Amino acid sequence: MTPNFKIDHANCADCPIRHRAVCAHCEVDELEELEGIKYYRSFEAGQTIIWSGDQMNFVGSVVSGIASLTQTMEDGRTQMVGLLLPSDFVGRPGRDSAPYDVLATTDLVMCCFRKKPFEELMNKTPHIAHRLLQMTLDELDAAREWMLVLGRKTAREKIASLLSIIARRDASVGPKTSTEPIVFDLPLTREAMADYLGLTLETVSRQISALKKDKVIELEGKRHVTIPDMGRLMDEAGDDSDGGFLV
Amino acid sequence: MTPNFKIDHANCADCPIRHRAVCAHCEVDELEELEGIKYYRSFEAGQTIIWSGDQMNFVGSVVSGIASLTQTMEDGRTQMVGLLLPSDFVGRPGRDSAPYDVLATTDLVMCCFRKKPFEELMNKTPHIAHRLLQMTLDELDAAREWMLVLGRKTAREKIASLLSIIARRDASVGPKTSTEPIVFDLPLTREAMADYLGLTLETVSRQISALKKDKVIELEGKRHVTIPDMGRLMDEAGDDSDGGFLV
DNA sequence: CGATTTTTTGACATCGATCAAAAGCAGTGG
DNA sequence: CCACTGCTTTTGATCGATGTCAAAAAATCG
Repeated sequence: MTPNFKIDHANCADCPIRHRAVCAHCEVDELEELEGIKYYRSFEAGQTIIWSGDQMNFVGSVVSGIASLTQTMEDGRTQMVGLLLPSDFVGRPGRDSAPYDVLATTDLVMCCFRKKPFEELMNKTPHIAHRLLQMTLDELDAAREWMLVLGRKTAREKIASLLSIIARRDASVGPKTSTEPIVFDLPLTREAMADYLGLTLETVSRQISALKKDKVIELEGKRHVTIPDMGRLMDEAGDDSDGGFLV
Repeated sequence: MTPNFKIDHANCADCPIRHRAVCAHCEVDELEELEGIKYYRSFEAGQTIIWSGDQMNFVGSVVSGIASLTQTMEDGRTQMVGLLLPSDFVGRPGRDSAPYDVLATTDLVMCCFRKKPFEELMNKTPHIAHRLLQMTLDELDAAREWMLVLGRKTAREKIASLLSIIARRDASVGPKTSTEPIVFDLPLTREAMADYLGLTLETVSRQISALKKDKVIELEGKRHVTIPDMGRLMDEAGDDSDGGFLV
Protein backbone atom coordinates (compact mmCIF):
# COMPACT_ATOMS: atom_id res chain seq x y z
CA MET A 1 0.00 0.00 0.00
CA THR A 2 2.51 2.59 1.11
CA PRO A 3 5.46 2.59 -1.27
CA ASN A 4 8.15 3.40 1.24
CA PHE A 5 11.66 2.15 1.53
CA LYS A 6 14.07 1.79 4.41
CA ILE A 7 17.37 3.44 5.07
CA ASP A 8 18.87 1.15 7.64
CA HIS A 9 21.91 1.60 9.82
CA ALA A 10 22.09 5.39 9.52
CA ASN A 11 24.09 6.68 12.46
CA CYS A 12 22.55 8.95 15.10
CA ALA A 13 25.86 10.76 15.46
CA ASP A 14 25.57 12.02 11.89
CA CYS A 15 21.89 12.85 12.18
CA PRO A 16 21.06 16.39 11.00
CA ILE A 17 18.30 16.79 13.59
CA ARG A 18 20.18 15.16 16.44
CA HIS A 19 20.40 18.32 18.53
CA ARG A 20 16.81 19.52 18.11
CA ALA A 21 14.68 16.37 18.07
CA VAL A 22 13.15 14.37 20.89
CA CYS A 23 16.53 12.67 21.40
CA ALA A 24 18.36 15.98 21.83
CA HIS A 25 19.19 15.57 25.51
CA CYS A 26 20.03 11.89 25.42
CA GLU A 27 23.28 10.49 26.77
CA VAL A 28 25.37 8.11 24.69
CA ASP A 29 23.88 4.99 26.26
CA GLU A 30 20.32 6.28 25.85
CA LEU A 31 21.03 7.08 22.25
CA GLU A 32 22.23 3.54 21.71
CA GLU A 33 18.96 2.18 23.02
CA LEU A 34 17.02 4.45 20.68
CA GLU A 35 19.27 3.47 17.85
CA GLY A 36 18.35 -0.14 18.52
CA ILE A 37 14.63 0.38 17.94
CA LYS A 38 14.65 3.01 15.24
CA TYR A 39 13.99 2.61 11.53
CA TYR A 40 13.57 5.04 8.67
CA ARG A 41 10.58 5.49 6.40
CA SER A 42 10.24 7.66 3.33
CA PHE A 43 7.05 9.17 2.00
CA GLU A 44 6.30 10.87 -1.27
CA ALA A 45 4.78 14.33 -1.52
CA GLY A 46 1.03 14.07 -1.20
CA GLN A 47 1.02 10.74 0.59
CA THR A 48 -1.03 10.30 3.74
CA ILE A 49 1.17 9.14 6.59
CA ILE A 50 -1.59 8.54 9.13
CA TRP A 51 -5.36 8.74 8.70
CA SER A 52 -7.45 10.41 11.36
CA GLY A 53 -8.88 7.72 13.64
CA ASP A 54 -6.29 5.13 12.67
CA GLN A 55 -4.39 3.16 15.23
CA MET A 56 -0.96 4.69 15.51
CA ASN A 57 1.61 2.00 15.96
CA PHE A 58 4.64 4.21 15.59
CA VAL A 59 5.95 7.62 16.61
CA GLY A 60 8.93 9.44 15.20
CA SER A 61 10.76 12.54 14.09
CA VAL A 62 10.69 14.36 10.79
CA VAL A 63 14.25 14.12 9.44
CA SER A 64 13.77 15.98 6.18
CA GLY A 65 10.80 17.43 4.31
CA ILE A 66 7.55 18.83 5.62
CA ALA A 67 4.45 17.16 7.00
CA SER A 68 1.15 18.72 7.95
CA LEU A 69 -1.65 17.88 10.36
CA THR A 70 -5.11 18.57 8.98
CA GLN A 71 -8.67 18.31 10.20
CA THR A 72 -11.51 17.85 7.77
CA MET A 73 -15.23 18.48 8.30
CA GLU A 74 -17.90 16.24 6.82
CA ASP A 75 -18.62 18.69 4.03
CA GLY A 76 -14.98 18.90 3.03
CA ARG A 77 -13.86 22.11 4.66
CA THR A 78 -10.31 21.52 5.86
CA GLN A 79 -8.04 23.29 8.30
CA MET A 80 -4.37 22.63 8.72
CA VAL A 81 -3.60 22.54 12.44
CA GLY A 82 0.09 21.84 12.44
CA LEU A 83 3.11 22.18 10.21
CA LEU A 84 5.88 19.72 11.00
CA LEU A 85 9.39 20.71 9.97
CA PRO A 86 12.60 18.69 10.39
CA SER A 87 13.16 17.69 14.05
CA ASP A 88 9.45 17.94 14.90
CA PHE A 89 7.87 14.95 16.58
CA VAL A 90 4.94 12.94 15.23
CA GLY A 91 2.70 10.94 17.52
CA ARG A 92 1.39 11.04 21.03
CA PRO A 93 2.76 8.57 23.55
CA GLY A 94 -0.06 7.25 25.67
CA ARG A 95 -2.78 7.65 23.03
CA ASP A 96 -3.65 4.95 20.61
CA SER A 97 -5.51 6.69 17.81
CA ALA A 98 -4.62 9.72 15.75
CA PRO A 99 -6.87 12.76 16.06
CA TYR A 100 -6.01 14.17 12.62
CA ASP A 101 -4.64 13.24 9.23
CA VAL A 102 -0.89 13.50 8.87
CA LEU A 103 0.16 14.29 5.31
CA ALA A 104 3.52 14.48 3.59
CA THR A 105 3.48 17.97 2.07
CA THR A 106 6.83 17.37 0.38
CA ASP A 107 8.91 14.23 0.00
CA LEU A 108 9.67 13.23 3.52
CA VAL A 109 11.95 11.04 5.61
CA MET A 110 11.01 10.06 9.13
CA CYS A 111 12.98 8.40 11.89
CA CYS A 112 10.41 6.04 13.41
CA PHE A 113 10.07 4.03 16.59
CA ARG A 114 7.41 1.44 17.25
CA LYS A 115 5.15 3.02 19.79
CA LYS A 116 5.28 0.39 22.51
CA PRO A 117 9.08 0.12 22.82
CA PHE A 118 9.36 3.90 22.61
CA GLU A 119 6.88 4.36 25.45
CA GLU A 120 8.75 1.88 27.59
CA LEU A 121 12.03 3.58 26.85
CA MET A 122 10.48 6.95 27.59
CA ASN A 123 9.25 5.76 30.98
CA LYS A 124 12.74 4.84 32.08
CA THR A 125 14.50 7.75 30.37
CA PRO A 126 13.67 11.12 31.91
CA HIS A 127 15.78 12.90 29.28
CA ILE A 128 13.37 11.80 26.57
CA ALA A 129 10.22 12.49 28.58
CA HIS A 130 11.53 15.90 29.57
CA ARG A 131 12.47 16.84 26.05
CA LEU A 132 9.10 15.70 24.76
CA LEU A 133 7.33 17.89 27.31
CA GLN A 134 9.39 20.88 26.21
CA MET A 135 8.61 20.20 22.57
CA THR A 136 4.91 19.80 23.32
CA LEU A 137 4.86 23.11 25.19
CA ASP A 138 6.52 24.74 22.18
CA GLU A 139 3.89 23.29 19.89
CA LEU A 140 1.19 24.57 22.20
CA ASP A 141 2.68 28.06 22.04
CA ALA A 142 2.77 27.85 18.25
CA ALA A 143 -0.82 26.62 18.11
CA ARG A 144 -1.97 29.50 20.29
CA GLU A 145 -0.11 32.06 18.25
CA TRP A 146 -1.86 30.58 15.25
CA MET A 147 -5.21 30.99 16.98
CA LEU A 148 -4.61 34.74 17.06
CA VAL A 149 -3.79 34.66 13.35
CA LEU A 150 -6.91 32.68 12.50
CA GLY A 151 -9.27 34.58 14.76
CA ARG A 152 -8.24 38.19 14.44
CA LYS A 153 -5.92 38.92 11.54
CA THR A 154 -6.88 40.16 8.07
CA ALA A 155 -6.06 38.15 4.96
CA ARG A 156 -3.01 40.31 4.26
CA GLU A 157 -1.76 39.96 7.82
CA LYS A 158 -2.31 36.21 7.66
CA ILE A 159 -0.12 35.85 4.58
CA ALA A 160 2.54 38.08 6.09
CA SER A 161 2.42 36.03 9.29
CA LEU A 162 2.88 32.76 7.45
CA LEU A 163 5.76 34.12 5.41
CA SER A 164 7.49 35.53 8.46
CA ILE A 165 7.16 32.23 10.33
CA ILE A 166 8.61 30.24 7.44
CA ALA A 167 11.32 32.85 6.95
CA ARG A 168 12.25 32.76 10.61
CA ARG A 169 12.45 28.98 10.85
CA ASP A 170 14.31 28.79 7.59
CA ALA A 171 16.70 31.56 8.45
CA SER A 172 17.61 30.29 11.90
CA VAL A 173 20.84 29.04 10.32
CA GLY A 174 21.29 32.23 8.28
CA PRO A 175 22.10 35.85 9.07
CA LYS A 176 21.11 37.23 12.43
CA THR A 177 20.37 40.81 11.47
CA SER A 178 17.05 42.08 10.27
CA THR A 179 18.59 44.27 7.57
CA GLU A 180 19.91 41.57 5.25
CA PRO A 181 17.43 40.13 2.77
CA ILE A 182 16.10 36.67 3.52
CA VAL A 183 15.63 34.16 0.72
CA PHE A 184 13.76 30.88 0.80
CA ASP A 185 11.51 28.54 -1.17
CA LEU A 186 7.88 28.27 -0.23
CA PRO A 187 7.26 24.65 0.67
CA LEU A 188 3.48 25.01 0.35
CA THR A 189 1.06 25.33 -2.57
CA ARG A 190 -1.44 28.18 -2.53
CA GLU A 191 -4.06 25.70 -1.50
CA ALA A 192 -2.01 24.42 1.44
CA MET A 193 -1.42 28.02 2.52
CA ALA A 194 -5.15 28.65 2.30
CA ASP A 195 -5.83 25.60 4.46
CA TYR A 196 -3.31 26.80 6.96
CA LEU A 197 -4.70 30.31 7.11
CA GLY A 198 -8.43 29.69 6.95
CA LEU A 199 -8.72 31.41 3.57
CA THR A 200 -9.54 30.42 0.01
CA LEU A 201 -6.73 29.87 -2.44
CA GLU A 202 -7.95 32.79 -4.53
CA THR A 203 -7.57 35.15 -1.59
CA VAL A 204 -4.09 33.77 -0.91
CA SER A 205 -3.10 34.42 -4.50
CA ARG A 206 -4.49 37.95 -4.48
CA GLN A 207 -2.78 38.88 -1.21
CA ILE A 208 0.56 37.50 -2.34
CA SER A 209 0.26 39.56 -5.52
CA ALA A 210 -0.57 42.61 -3.44
CA LEU A 211 2.43 42.14 -1.14
CA LYS A 212 4.59 41.76 -4.22
CA LYS A 213 3.18 44.90 -5.82
CA ASP A 214 3.88 46.79 -2.58
CA LYS A 215 7.49 45.48 -2.55
CA VAL A 216 7.08 43.72 0.77
CA ILE A 217 8.22 40.53 -0.95
CA GLU A 218 9.88 39.64 -4.25
CA LEU A 219 9.07 36.53 -6.25
CA GLU A 220 11.03 34.50 -8.77
CA GLY A 221 8.68 31.94 -10.21
CA LYS A 222 5.86 31.06 -7.90
CA ARG A 223 7.79 29.65 -5.01
CA HIS A 224 11.10 31.43 -4.61
CA VAL A 225 10.67 34.30 -2.16
CA THR A 226 12.95 37.17 -1.14
CA ILE A 227 12.19 39.30 1.89
CA PRO A 228 14.13 42.54 1.43
CA ASP A 229 13.17 43.92 4.84
CA MET A 230 12.11 41.52 7.56
CA GLY A 231 10.97 44.34 9.85
CA ARG A 232 8.62 45.57 7.15
CA LEU A 233 7.15 42.09 6.76
CA MET A 234 6.58 41.79 10.48
CA ASP A 235 4.82 45.13 10.52
CA GLU A 236 2.53 43.81 7.82
CA ALA A 237 1.93 40.72 9.95
CA GLY A 238 0.69 42.93 12.77
CA ASP A 239 3.36 41.61 15.11
CA ASP A 240 5.65 43.63 17.27
CA SER A 241 8.36 44.28 14.73
CA ASP A 242 11.26 43.46 17.01
CA GLY A 243 9.77 40.71 19.15
CA GLY A 244 11.07 37.84 17.08
CA PHE A 245 14.62 38.94 16.48
CA LEU A 246 15.84 40.61 19.58
CA VAL A 247 14.30 38.47 22.29
CA MET B 1 -1.60 45.21 44.58
CA THR B 2 -3.35 41.89 44.26
CA PRO B 3 -5.99 41.59 46.92
CA ASN B 4 -5.73 37.87 47.45
CA PHE B 5 -6.01 35.88 50.61
CA LYS B 6 -4.73 32.52 51.65
CA ILE B 7 -6.58 29.37 52.57
CA ASP B 8 -3.90 27.49 54.41
CA HIS B 9 -3.86 23.89 55.53
CA ALA B 10 -6.53 22.65 53.11
CA ASN B 11 -6.10 18.93 52.74
CA CYS B 12 -5.22 17.31 49.41
CA ALA B 13 -7.33 14.29 50.32
CA ASP B 14 -10.45 16.49 50.30
CA CYS B 15 -9.45 18.36 47.17
CA PRO B 16 -12.22 18.47 44.53
CA ILE B 17 -9.72 18.34 41.66
CA ARG B 18 -7.45 15.74 43.22
CA HIS B 19 -8.17 13.08 40.59
CA ARG B 20 -7.92 15.26 37.50
CA ALA B 21 -5.15 17.77 38.21
CA VAL B 22 -1.41 17.55 37.74
CA CYS B 23 -1.19 15.62 41.01
CA ALA B 24 -3.69 12.96 39.87
CA HIS B 25 -1.24 10.08 39.66
CA CYS B 26 0.76 10.89 42.76
CA GLU B 27 1.37 8.38 45.53
CA VAL B 28 0.76 9.31 49.15
CA ASP B 29 4.37 10.28 49.81
CA GLU B 30 4.56 12.39 46.64
CA LEU B 31 1.35 14.12 47.61
CA GLU B 32 2.83 14.95 50.98
CA GLU B 33 5.78 16.63 49.31
CA LEU B 34 3.45 18.66 47.14
CA GLU B 35 1.33 19.50 50.15
CA GLY B 36 4.44 20.89 51.78
CA ILE B 37 5.07 23.50 49.09
CA LYS B 38 1.54 24.41 48.07
CA TYR B 39 -0.46 27.51 48.95
CA TYR B 40 -3.81 28.86 47.86
CA ARG B 41 -4.54 32.16 46.19
CA SER B 42 -7.90 33.70 45.36
CA PHE B 43 -8.60 36.14 42.56
CA GLU B 44 -11.65 38.23 41.84
CA ALA B 45 -13.49 38.16 38.55
CA GLY B 46 -11.75 40.46 36.08
CA GLN B 47 -8.41 40.41 37.83
CA THR B 48 -5.25 39.77 35.85
CA ILE B 49 -3.38 36.84 37.30
CA ILE B 50 -0.29 37.10 35.11
CA TRP B 51 0.65 39.75 32.55
CA SER B 52 2.13 38.70 29.25
CA GLY B 53 5.91 39.02 29.45
CA ASP B 54 5.99 38.90 33.23
CA GLN B 55 8.29 36.66 35.13
CA MET B 56 6.26 33.71 36.32
CA ASN B 57 7.38 32.69 39.74
CA PHE B 58 4.62 30.19 40.40
CA VAL B 59 2.66 27.47 38.68
CA GLY B 60 -0.54 25.85 39.85
CA SER B 61 -3.95 24.34 39.30
CA VAL B 62 -7.32 26.00 38.97
CA VAL B 63 -9.35 24.72 41.94
CA SER B 64 -12.59 26.58 41.28
CA GLY B 65 -13.72 29.26 38.81
CA ILE B 66 -12.56 29.96 35.30
CA ALA B 67 -9.44 31.61 33.94
CA SER B 68 -8.61 32.55 30.38
CA LEU B 69 -5.44 33.01 28.36
CA THR B 70 -5.57 35.94 25.96
CA GLN B 71 -3.30 37.49 23.38
CA THR B 72 -3.62 41.15 22.46
CA MET B 73 -2.34 42.97 19.38
CA GLU B 74 -0.95 46.48 19.52
CA ASP B 75 -4.16 47.97 18.16
CA GLY B 76 -6.27 46.24 20.78
CA ARG B 77 -7.62 43.25 18.89
CA THR B 78 -7.70 40.36 21.35
CA GLN B 79 -8.02 36.62 20.97
CA MET B 80 -8.63 34.20 23.78
CA VAL B 81 -6.32 31.21 23.28
CA GLY B 82 -7.20 29.08 26.26
CA LEU B 83 -10.02 28.53 28.70
CA LEU B 84 -8.90 27.07 32.01
CA LEU B 85 -11.48 25.17 34.02
CA PRO B 86 -11.05 23.53 37.43
CA SER B 87 -8.15 21.04 37.42
CA ASP B 88 -6.40 22.74 34.51
CA PHE B 89 -2.77 23.67 34.99
CA VAL B 90 -1.33 27.18 34.77
CA GLY B 91 2.31 27.77 33.97
CA ARG B 92 5.10 26.19 32.01
CA PRO B 93 7.89 24.47 33.88
CA GLY B 94 11.18 25.31 32.27
CA ARG B 95 10.12 28.72 30.95
CA ASP B 96 10.52 31.90 32.88
CA SER B 97 8.17 34.38 31.25
CA ALA B 98 4.51 34.13 30.37
CA PRO B 99 3.58 34.32 26.69
CA TYR B 100 0.02 35.58 27.29
CA ASP B 101 -2.16 37.34 29.82
CA VAL B 102 -3.89 35.06 32.28
CA LEU B 103 -7.18 36.54 33.49
CA ALA B 104 -9.68 35.47 36.12
CA THR B 105 -12.93 35.30 34.17
CA THR B 106 -14.89 34.49 37.30
CA ASP B 107 -13.88 34.51 40.95
CA LEU B 108 -11.13 31.98 41.15
CA VAL B 109 -9.14 29.87 43.58
CA MET B 110 -5.78 28.43 42.57
CA CYS B 111 -3.58 25.87 44.23
CA CYS B 112 -0.11 27.31 43.67
CA PHE B 113 3.46 26.08 43.92
CA ARG B 114 6.52 28.25 43.69
CA LYS B 115 8.05 27.43 40.35
CA LYS B 116 11.54 26.43 41.45
CA PRO B 117 10.54 23.87 44.10
CA PHE B 118 7.87 22.50 41.78
CA GLU B 119 10.38 22.01 38.98
CA GLU B 120 12.74 20.21 41.31
CA LEU B 121 9.97 18.00 42.58
CA MET B 122 8.87 17.30 39.03
CA ASN B 123 12.35 16.22 38.03
CA LYS B 124 12.44 13.55 40.68
CA THR B 125 8.77 12.56 40.41
CA PRO B 126 7.93 10.86 37.09
CA HIS B 127 4.26 10.67 38.08
CA ILE B 128 4.00 14.44 37.98
CA ALA B 129 6.03 14.85 34.80
CA HIS B 130 4.05 12.14 33.08
CA ARG B 131 0.70 13.61 34.10
CA LEU B 132 1.80 17.06 32.96
CA LEU B 133 2.77 15.68 29.55
CA GLN B 134 -0.65 14.05 29.21
CA MET B 135 -2.40 17.29 30.20
CA THR B 136 -0.29 19.29 27.77
CA LEU B 137 -1.13 16.88 24.94
CA ASP B 138 -4.82 17.29 25.83
CA GLU B 139 -4.46 21.07 25.70
CA LEU B 140 -2.75 20.78 22.34
CA ASP B 141 -5.65 18.70 21.02
CA ALA B 142 -8.10 21.29 22.32
CA ALA B 143 -6.11 24.14 20.77
CA ARG B 144 -6.08 22.37 17.41
CA GLU B 145 -9.78 21.65 17.51
CA TRP B 146 -10.22 25.33 18.21
CA MET B 147 -8.11 26.19 15.16
CA LEU B 148 -10.69 24.42 13.01
CA VAL B 149 -13.44 26.43 14.69
CA LEU B 150 -11.61 29.72 14.16
CA GLY B 151 -10.47 29.04 10.63
CA ARG B 152 -13.37 27.30 8.97
CA LYS B 153 -16.62 27.53 10.88
CA THR B 154 -19.41 30.06 10.38
CA ALA B 155 -20.52 32.37 13.18
CA ARG B 156 -23.48 30.12 13.97
CA GLU B 157 -21.31 27.01 14.04
CA LYS B 158 -18.79 28.80 16.25
CA ILE B 159 -21.44 29.61 18.86
CA ALA B 160 -22.82 26.08 18.71
CA SER B 161 -19.28 24.71 19.11
CA LEU B 162 -18.59 26.82 22.18
CA LEU B 163 -21.90 25.87 23.78
CA SER B 164 -21.34 22.19 23.13
CA ILE B 165 -17.85 22.29 24.60
CA ILE B 166 -19.02 24.02 27.76
CA ALA B 167 -22.01 21.68 27.96
CA ARG B 168 -19.81 18.63 27.60
CA ARG B 169 -17.29 19.67 30.22
CA ASP B 170 -20.06 20.76 32.56
CA ALA B 171 -22.10 17.64 32.00
CA SER B 172 -19.27 15.17 32.49
CA VAL B 173 -20.67 14.64 35.99
CA GLY B 174 -24.26 14.57 34.73
CA PRO B 175 -26.35 12.24 32.60
CA LYS B 176 -24.61 10.13 30.00
CA THR B 177 -27.31 9.96 27.37
CA SER B 178 -27.70 12.50 24.62
CA THR B 179 -31.49 12.54 24.89
CA GLU B 180 -31.84 14.22 28.27
CA PRO B 181 -31.72 18.00 28.31
CA ILE B 182 -28.52 19.56 29.57
CA VAL B 183 -28.63 22.66 31.75
CA PHE B 184 -25.80 24.98 32.69
CA ASP B 185 -24.80 28.57 33.34
CA LEU B 186 -22.68 30.38 30.79
CA PRO B 187 -19.52 31.46 32.57
CA LEU B 188 -18.63 33.98 29.87
CA THR B 189 -19.91 37.40 28.84
CA ARG B 190 -20.83 37.98 25.21
CA GLU B 191 -17.59 39.87 24.83
CA ALA B 192 -15.54 36.99 26.24
CA MET B 193 -17.33 34.62 23.88
CA ALA B 194 -16.54 36.95 21.00
CA ASP B 195 -12.87 37.00 22.00
CA TYR B 196 -12.86 33.24 22.16
CA LEU B 197 -14.53 32.79 18.79
CA GLY B 198 -12.88 35.52 16.74
CA LEU B 199 -16.18 37.40 16.35
CA THR B 200 -17.65 40.71 17.45
CA LEU B 201 -19.93 40.75 20.44
CA GLU B 202 -22.80 41.92 18.24
CA THR B 203 -22.47 38.84 16.06
CA VAL B 204 -22.36 36.63 19.14
CA SER B 205 -25.57 38.22 20.40
CA ARG B 206 -27.32 37.82 17.06
CA GLN B 207 -26.34 34.18 16.65
CA ILE B 208 -27.40 33.29 20.18
CA SER B 209 -30.77 34.93 19.48
CA ALA B 210 -31.03 32.96 16.25
CA LEU B 211 -30.24 29.63 17.95
CA LYS B 212 -32.86 30.46 20.55
CA LYS B 213 -35.46 31.35 17.91
CA ASP B 214 -34.72 28.04 16.18
CA LYS B 215 -35.17 26.15 19.50
CA VAL B 216 -31.65 24.78 19.47
CA ILE B 217 -31.18 26.33 22.91
CA GLU B 218 -33.44 27.82 25.57
CA LEU B 219 -32.48 30.80 27.69
CA GLU B 220 -33.58 31.95 31.13
CA GLY B 221 -32.07 35.34 31.70
CA LYS B 222 -28.92 35.90 29.67
CA ARG B 223 -26.75 33.22 31.18
CA HIS B 224 -28.82 30.16 32.09
CA VAL B 225 -28.88 27.78 29.13
CA THR B 226 -30.85 24.60 28.45
CA ILE B 227 -29.90 22.28 25.61
CA PRO B 228 -33.00 20.20 24.84
CA ASP B 229 -31.22 18.02 22.29
CA MET B 230 -27.47 17.69 22.42
CA GLY B 231 -27.34 15.88 19.08
CA ARG B 232 -29.08 18.78 17.42
CA LEU B 233 -26.60 21.25 18.91
CA MET B 234 -23.68 19.18 17.67
CA ASP B 235 -25.16 19.09 14.19
CA GLU B 236 -25.32 22.87 14.33
CA ALA B 237 -21.68 22.91 15.41
CA GLY B 238 -20.76 21.00 12.27
CA ASP B 239 -19.28 18.17 14.32
CA ASP B 240 -19.94 14.51 13.91
CA SER B 241 -23.03 14.25 16.04
CA ASP B 242 -21.96 11.15 17.96
CA GLY B 243 -18.22 11.66 18.19
CA GLY B 244 -18.18 13.33 21.56
CA PHE B 245 -20.54 11.09 23.47
CA LEU B 246 -19.84 7.60 22.37
CA VAL B 247 -16.09 7.60 22.00
C1' DC C 1 -33.88 55.08 42.04
C1' DG C 2 -30.15 56.67 39.19
C1' DA C 3 -25.65 55.11 37.24
C1' DT C 4 -23.12 51.84 34.86
C1' DT C 5 -22.48 47.76 32.38
C1' DT C 6 -24.17 44.26 29.40
C1' DT C 7 -27.02 42.91 25.72
C1' DT C 8 -30.01 43.49 21.89
C1' DT C 9 -31.43 45.49 17.64
C1' DG C 10 -31.03 48.23 13.35
C1' DA C 11 -28.82 50.29 9.17
C1' DC C 12 -25.12 50.13 6.37
C1' DA C 13 -20.30 49.02 4.64
C1' DT C 14 -16.74 45.90 3.53
C1' DC C 15 -13.71 42.00 3.25
C1' DG C 16 -13.27 37.72 1.70
C1' DA C 17 -15.98 33.86 -0.57
C1' DT C 18 -17.89 32.15 -4.67
C1' DC C 19 -18.28 31.36 -9.47
C1' DA C 20 -16.07 31.52 -13.84
C1' DA C 21 -12.49 31.74 -17.08
C1' DA C 22 -7.95 32.36 -18.67
C1' DA C 23 -3.01 31.99 -18.20
C1' DG C 24 1.14 29.64 -16.86
C1' DC C 25 3.72 25.34 -16.32
C1' DA C 26 5.14 20.40 -16.20
C1' DG C 27 4.90 16.01 -17.98
C1' DT C 28 3.87 12.61 -21.80
C1' DG C 29 3.84 10.63 -26.08
C1' DG C 30 3.90 11.12 -31.08
C1' DC D 1 9.97 19.80 -31.14
C1' DC D 2 5.22 20.23 -30.69
C1' DA D 3 0.45 19.06 -29.41
C1' DC D 4 -2.19 17.42 -25.71
C1' DT D 5 -3.49 16.86 -20.87
C1' DG D 6 -3.79 18.00 -16.21
C1' DC D 7 -2.52 20.88 -12.47
C1' DT D 8 -1.50 25.30 -10.25
C1' DT D 9 -2.02 30.05 -10.19
C1' DT D 10 -3.90 34.41 -11.51
C1' DT D 11 -7.51 37.57 -12.53
C1' DG D 12 -12.29 39.33 -12.90
C1' DA D 13 -17.20 40.02 -11.50
C1' DT D 14 -20.51 39.49 -8.11
C1' DC D 15 -22.56 38.18 -3.63
C1' DG D 16 -23.21 37.57 1.11
C1' DA D 17 -21.67 37.00 5.90
C1' DT D 18 -19.83 39.49 9.30
C1' DG D 19 -17.96 43.90 10.92
C1' DT D 20 -18.92 48.72 12.11
C1' DC D 21 -21.41 52.43 13.94
C1' DA D 22 -25.29 53.95 16.57
C1' DA D 23 -28.91 53.77 19.81
C1' DA D 24 -32.26 51.52 22.61
C1' DA D 25 -33.34 48.02 26.07
C1' DA D 26 -32.27 45.15 29.87
C1' DA D 27 -29.66 43.81 33.74
C1' DT D 28 -26.74 44.89 37.69
C1' DC D 29 -25.21 47.55 41.45
C1' DG D 30 -24.61 50.99 44.86
